Amino acid sequence: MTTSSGLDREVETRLAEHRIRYTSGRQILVRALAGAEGPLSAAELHDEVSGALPLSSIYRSLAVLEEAGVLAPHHGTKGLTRYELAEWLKGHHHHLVCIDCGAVEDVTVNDHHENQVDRVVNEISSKAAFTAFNHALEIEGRCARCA
Amino acid sequence: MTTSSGLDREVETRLAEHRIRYTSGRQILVRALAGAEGPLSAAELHDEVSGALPLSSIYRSLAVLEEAGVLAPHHGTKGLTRYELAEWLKGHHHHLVCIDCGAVEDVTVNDHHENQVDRVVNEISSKAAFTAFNHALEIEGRCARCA
DNA sequence: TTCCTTGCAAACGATTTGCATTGGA
DNA sequence: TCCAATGCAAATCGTTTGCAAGGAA
Repeated sequence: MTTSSGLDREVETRLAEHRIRYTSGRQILVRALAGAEGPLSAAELHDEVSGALPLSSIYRSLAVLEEAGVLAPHHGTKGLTRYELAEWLKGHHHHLVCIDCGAVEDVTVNDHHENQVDRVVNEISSKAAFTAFNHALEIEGRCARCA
Repeated sequence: MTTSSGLDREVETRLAEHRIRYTSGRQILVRALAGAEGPLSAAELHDEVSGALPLSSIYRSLAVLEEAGVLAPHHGTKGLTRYELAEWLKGHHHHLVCIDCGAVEDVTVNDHHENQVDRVVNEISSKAAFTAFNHALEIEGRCARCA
């Protein structure tokens, strides 16, 4: 296989550690997600790649990539699960979730504000019998298109 | 109908404004959710009330109660939608989401920390073409039972 | 009486899986 | 060669809906 970008190389390495092949179908999905504004569902990816991959293969690849820690799932409206690159690949961020169309947009905040969020998360998890691995501020509202 | 608690009275009033009846089935659901640690799915509620209500009625009541602003949905693992009392009934809070079993536990933080979160939310929504209505800090990790 | 609500069963849509085939190391 | 990966079709599972019966105002 020919790695064509730093992203591909990172993903390939991670998958190799799990003895999983970075096939062309999986590359297509990873690249589609790398170019997206936010998480995409299997159906949205199917459209995005113009049906180049059958839905069942998309579902299987998404599951494998999630298992390997390459993708992270986001559960949204109407029982749709959308996927995005894991944070070690795309950086820590938060979500703007449209209550009308369900679209999710990624946002980042400056370090100062992120530190404040971290402090709140630490306080919460230290008080609860709960081991925190990650967090995201989910902001619900109406996106520009649905306004 | 005999209102048996302040909660029932508040819900009944709200539903009356929408010309919706606060039937016994709906009372059962609202009370079950009032006594829960976090959001519950239709199936979980079905179990919780020992099948006293058929699933289809539970789904219909949940939809009606959400429409009336009595319940708020939470989208979780495996495409399950869980419901909880809306924030005007139970107060603002955040979520601890178990990545293993999918259970969601509610948590609250003190005013100081909540203000910090608010500031971050305001900064984000002011910079994005997005009208924020609500937010929740979703903390992913492993709950005590799954640890 | 008049609507709202309920229950059952059938329909739906997102996701999963069995199985035979293909393809990469 | 050998096993992972794929594609198709059928199966699953959460959820929704049509329709006739029940219940409250």
